[in-house]
Amino acid sequence: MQPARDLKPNFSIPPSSAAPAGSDPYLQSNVRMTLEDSNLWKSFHELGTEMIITKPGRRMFPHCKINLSGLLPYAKYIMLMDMVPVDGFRYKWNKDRWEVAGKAEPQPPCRTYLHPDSPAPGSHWMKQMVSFLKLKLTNNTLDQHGHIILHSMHRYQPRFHIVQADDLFSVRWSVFQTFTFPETTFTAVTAYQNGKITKLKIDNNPFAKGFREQGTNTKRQRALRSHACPEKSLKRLNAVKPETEQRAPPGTEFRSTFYEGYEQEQAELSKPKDGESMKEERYSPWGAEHDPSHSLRTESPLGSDTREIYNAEQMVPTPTSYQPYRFHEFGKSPSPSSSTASTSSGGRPSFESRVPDVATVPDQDAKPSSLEMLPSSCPPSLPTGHATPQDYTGVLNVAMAPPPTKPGVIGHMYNPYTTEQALGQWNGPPHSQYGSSAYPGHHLPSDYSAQSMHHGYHHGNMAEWSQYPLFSYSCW
DNA sequence: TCGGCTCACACTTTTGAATTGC
DNA sequence: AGCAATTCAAAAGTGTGAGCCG
Repeated sequence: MQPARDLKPNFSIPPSSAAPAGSDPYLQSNVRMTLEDSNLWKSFHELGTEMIITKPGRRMFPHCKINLSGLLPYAKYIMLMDMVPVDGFRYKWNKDRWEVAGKAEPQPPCRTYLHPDSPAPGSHWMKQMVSFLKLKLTNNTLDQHGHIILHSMHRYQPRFHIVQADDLFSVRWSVFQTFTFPETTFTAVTAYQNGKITKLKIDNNPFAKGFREQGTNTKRQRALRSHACPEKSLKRLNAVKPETEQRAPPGTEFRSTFYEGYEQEQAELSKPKDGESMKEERYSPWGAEHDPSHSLRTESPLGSDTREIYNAEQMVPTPTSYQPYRFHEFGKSPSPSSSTASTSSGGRPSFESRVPDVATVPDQDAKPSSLEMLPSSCPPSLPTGHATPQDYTGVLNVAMAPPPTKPGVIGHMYNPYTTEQALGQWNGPPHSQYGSSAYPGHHLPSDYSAQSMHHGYHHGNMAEWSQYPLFSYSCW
């Protein structure tokens, strides 16, 4: 376990932009997030975490579970989670390590998972662990169930967003605080590549108990079993079909959708790992990570054409005040003086967010200060002139998990925000009709586009617009 | 030919409705 | 009648590996 001081945010806030303590309680924030099962995550990370993605959707394992502190007990918060590409490459498993196989595929529509408890007061979030158990990953770009869409053989990192907002309607004017944990980085796969990961999963996932004893579930043995009990297999066969037929038709679930910008976070995520980390992970299967020719990404994985495809979907006015935070690679780069990171009592990595002087309703005029702090936030290793570390673009949809008391997709309808509410408020024009004029009043609290502009990257001639609207549309 | 993906399978845990006891 | 605890069947979540596909 790394000492607390080894953890630090990559994204520091210049003192000049920090709100004077006590000046405005609403803006004060000392939010701290810790990752549960951190050791388990690290175990996986050392081997090169793989997450199975399937068409119908697959849960993550390990699950994302976090602890929160520092929230205002009576203020309401919304908890979001999404996935961002770690880099711009597609990978392949070669013998015992991951290797770069080429450029990443164009990003699928990007969705954000909304924690079903949202919105809830800070006391609620702090009183117990916040689990994202129900989140599902899919490789089906046409997915209608609100799962988070990923590409197989690509690397991703989960992000957690805390938004102080009384309801979903207020999100777009609220302060986002984003947290990431490097050890949660994973490669999306449709079938396990690394046998060690398979074993680790089987050892730790109760659902995989049946596979713990090697060879207990081979095709041959299963055939023998079904031979011994053919009626059981038949019953199974009959039971499965109706289930698929009963699948709720598209449109019966709650799903709100919005776009968001990613440039800034991508700049953070795409930072090359420092040399120390490579030493520490010399047994890591992340082969590409260790290849100097691959460790620094110098161009976007997405061609401008691809970006424009996503850009065309929707745009929002440039926001200013979104402050993403993330850990450095855990166990590295001690920086006690500047660090706000700490380790919780359980030795878990945690990160204390310091919200700077962030306007609740970001002002366009705030752009310059926001831009100014970017260079100092970037580690020296970040390539200079890195105009678009990763021009990750996408559509950010909110997928609401069903509440605990209601099963399956129908559960979406029991969310505190009904379909009508959500759609009525958040839905933009149909997918094909997105245009800048649709969201004239957006003040998305995001620095994504700020960074985008800082780097001189404009989506075509849309300099004043981010292509990532918040809560823009629904796709079901 | 090969790498990646899909699917059905057996097994396990989780969920929630029904039942029971107080 | 109301509530909590218990039971149990159904649903959901696992990795596997053959077969399919490009």
